This record gives sequence, C-alpha cells and structure tokens, in this order.
Amino acid sequence: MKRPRSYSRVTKQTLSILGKLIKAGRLERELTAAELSERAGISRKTLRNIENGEAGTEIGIVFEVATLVGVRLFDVDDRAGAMHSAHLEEKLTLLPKRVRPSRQEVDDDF
Amino acid sequence: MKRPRSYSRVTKQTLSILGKLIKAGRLERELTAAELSERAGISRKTLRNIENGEAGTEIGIVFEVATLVGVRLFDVDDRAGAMHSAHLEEKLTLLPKRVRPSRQEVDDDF
DNA sequence: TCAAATTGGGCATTTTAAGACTCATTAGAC
DNA sequence: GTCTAATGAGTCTTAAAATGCCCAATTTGA
Repeated sequence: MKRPRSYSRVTKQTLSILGKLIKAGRLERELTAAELSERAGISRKTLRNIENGEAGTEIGIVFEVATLVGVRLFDVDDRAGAMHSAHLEEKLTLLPKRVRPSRQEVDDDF
Repeated sequence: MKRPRSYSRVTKQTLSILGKLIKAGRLERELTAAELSERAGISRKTLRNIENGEAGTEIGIVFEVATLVGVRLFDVDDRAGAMHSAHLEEKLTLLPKRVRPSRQEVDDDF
C-alpha cells in the first residue's frame, strides 16, 4: 500500500456522471477515442480513465476534454464567463480573508 | 520545457470558478486551510493549488474537497445520485457503442 | 458472414503531482 | 500598535499519473 486514498460516494458519483457525460458527448459527435484524445493532446488510455470516472486524472485534462465535447460545468462561455467569476470574487472579498485566528469554540465539529 | 500542456479559456475559467467556490465554502464554514486539508487527507499546498484553480491537481481530490465544503457539481446527494447516473446510462445504451468504423465524410472537421 | 476498425487492458518508462519541511508575509483579535 | 496564527511560497523526495507499445476482444458496416 502506497497512498491509499479514499473517496466519498458523492465524489465517486460525480466522477462517474462526468465521465458518462463526456463519453455521451463524444459518441454524439461521432469522435473515436483516438480522435478525441489526439485533439486533447492526451493518450487514448487517459481518455478511457476519464470516461470511466477514475479519480486519478488531473482535473485540467478532464475539464479540457469535457470542453471539447461540449460538456460545461458552469454557465461559462467565452464572453459571459467572467461574470459568474466576478460575482464569486465579490463574495470572496466580503468574506474574511482568513479564518479567525483565535478559536472561540464554534462547536461546529459535532 | 517538458510537456507544455495548454488549456482553453473555458477550462481555465471553470477551474477558477470551482476553486473560488471551494474557497468561499471553506471560509463560510470557518475552516482554516490546515483544518480542511487535514480532513481531506491532503497537504495544505495541494489545497491552495485547488483554490487557486491550478490545472494539475487530480480530479478525485478536488471533488472530495468540494464535497467537504458543500460544493456540488451535479444534483448528486447520497440518495438520488444514482438516478441522474441511470438516465445517463440509458442514454449511453441508446448511443452506438462505437463510432462507425467507416468514415463517411461527415465534414465535421472544419 | 467477414473483415476492418474501435475499444480494452497489461507493462515498462518518463514525467509530474503530492507530501513534508521550512521560512516570510500578513490578517485580525486584543 | 502588538502579537499570534493563518496564509503564501520554495525545495527536495517520493509516489503515481501519463505515455507508448503491444495484442486480445468486440462491434459494425459491407
């Protein structure tokens, strides 16, 4: 055992759904695994891992492939994309930049 | 330069938004980076990469952290999660299992 | 039915992320 | 203003992902 990492059910399901969305998108566009993987600049095996919902693939690659087959996680298109992001930015500036240093028993742990 | 991988704007924006959502979720729950990273079983540096929208983190870890702070990509909760997945499964069975071997000039390439 | 092409999976190698440690910076409670 | 702790960032080591190659299995068009 090297690094036995565990994933929650929600994580596994999310990965599975995303993989299936990507595979469906690829088939709808009639792209072979070889074609899509080449366009994405990855190997055919990595694409298969993604479509199978494997947890180990790096997220940038997965999102890139998703984008290539038209799967969008947020309402991000090239124009309005920054909007959603800006709203988040605003929210982040409203939130404290750090968690309060002095613990004061929030009893949030259980 | 080893493997200069490039990511589309949509991919970068998606990563950025997801990272900000996670950071916002962490701050709202008043978790320090150390606390959240420990709960996720990852290092503080990896968490920072995620919140900064870096592309290199493995997707399972990112989704796990997102789950921990309440960020859901799909409407996946522990009960109904399989439903969405089942619908996709159905869609996938309807689609051809493979792309047609004989290319017939779909002129989709440009 | 047949055959071409896609898909699936193992294996060795290369590339890279993740971890652990340290130190500098900065926010924010007092 | 001060002091504490959270954050940001760099380096080195280690573990694992990604690749490329191979060949087997399966689909599907003809």
